[in-house]
Amino acid sequence: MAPRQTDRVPRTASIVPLVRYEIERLIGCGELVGGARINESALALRLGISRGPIREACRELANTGLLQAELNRGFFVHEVNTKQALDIYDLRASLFGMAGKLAARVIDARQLSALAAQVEAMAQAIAAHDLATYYPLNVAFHQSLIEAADNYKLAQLWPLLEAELHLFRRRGLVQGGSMETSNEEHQALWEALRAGDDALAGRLAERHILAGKGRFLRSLD
Amino acid sequence: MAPRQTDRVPRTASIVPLVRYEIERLIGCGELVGGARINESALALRLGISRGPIREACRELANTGLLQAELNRGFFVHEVNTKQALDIYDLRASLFGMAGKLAARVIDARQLSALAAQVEAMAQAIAAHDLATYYPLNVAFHQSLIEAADNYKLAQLWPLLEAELHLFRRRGLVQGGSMETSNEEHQALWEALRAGDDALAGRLAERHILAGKGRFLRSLD
DNA sequence: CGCCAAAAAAGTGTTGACAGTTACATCGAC
DNA sequence: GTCGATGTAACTGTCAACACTTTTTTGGCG
Repeated sequence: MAPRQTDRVPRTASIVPLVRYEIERLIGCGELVGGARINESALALRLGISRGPIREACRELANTGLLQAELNRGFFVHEVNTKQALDIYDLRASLFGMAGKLAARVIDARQLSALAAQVEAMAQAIAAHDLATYYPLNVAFHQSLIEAADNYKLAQLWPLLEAELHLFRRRGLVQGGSMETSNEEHQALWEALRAGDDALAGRLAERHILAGKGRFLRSLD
Repeated sequence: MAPRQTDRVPRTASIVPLVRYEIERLIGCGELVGGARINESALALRLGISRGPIREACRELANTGLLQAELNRGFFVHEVNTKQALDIYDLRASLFGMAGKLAARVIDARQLSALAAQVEAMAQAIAAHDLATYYPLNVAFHQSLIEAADNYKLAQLWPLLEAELHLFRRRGLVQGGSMETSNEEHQALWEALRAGDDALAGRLAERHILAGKGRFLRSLD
């Protein structure tokens, strides 16, 4: 069961990113839930490595907000409460609005058609009621717009916010009914981008996330 | 010269944050400049500790953007080029605008008077042409407004952006002449906050940072 | 049976050492 | 003198072990 790597490969890659990815996966798939402690020794044994790289990976994850460090007690999966989730929504709204505004000024034809393809793919997923396909497409669309804004720090922070919010969302926050509305917003945003209307694109992008926040709020009841 | 700590204290604190702070200090005071490599062994010897905690601190700093990791070559002080500095200014403008908007809705009397005191202290520093006093007050004022916005993630990210921008600013970017203008903007922002005018406060806050970006741009010539 | 103290177990924080890689210096050929 | 190869030193990536702390278990007492 434990995939030990006994063979010592020449050092072409560090194992720290692998550990980091593994912990993110464990959180993503629900094997590690909010509040759970990371057992360094057990994880090291399971991955067939020592504790050093695990601790380094945990430090990174603690810094991004996925884990929290407690002295002499180790690293715990960060529990995101409702207030914090709403905080992150607000932040994402502000950043996505900024991305929309900036992207409208500098986006090129290739990026525009890539976005259009993603909107179209989402429309097909909606028609097929295929949420499993829709969800990653939705994430990718947002990511593409962020990258189109050509702000390195924004592109660096966005995925971290997504990951932390993911800790809360866990399951089924994207209701079936909201997908159509959401993709209509994508379409409108795309048209503002194509028109180069930065003020409109910024407004639409921000509202799009705030609409998501609204859906999130209603889903809490 | 090297402040070795030979006495073994009971474990009431981890040394990782201390190392992190030390590296930040070395960068801040210019002993480590952009592009420089962190010599783990030398730093360990100098601080009287082993390399483990140093590596963990570096991982954190790499994640915040102050350092960059290169396989088999270690950690390097991130060199922030002009484009990236401008990116960070844009991001700060967006976030500070958001902070102004949110703070105007929820700020209380105590926080308002604290901000007023900071504006007043800055005015005195300006009158005395005391840049060494003005600069930290300015940073603290921004920090206070961020905290008044009551968004935990925003409060978490803001100092990281400040630190990374600091890598570029290094010395003397706040020209003497701009302090008055800047503090007038603080004053106007404060009045919008007191009036509870969230839209105005948001606009003024964003413009304040963008004005800083403008001064930064002009100082490059 | 419940409760508290002491002992044992589990787990983190840190260290020093080893293996592999990169950077530097030395030496010879042209 | 310059260029390239070779050997050496310096340094990173990882590991295994130790010291200390926290948690759990055990055992005794009321």
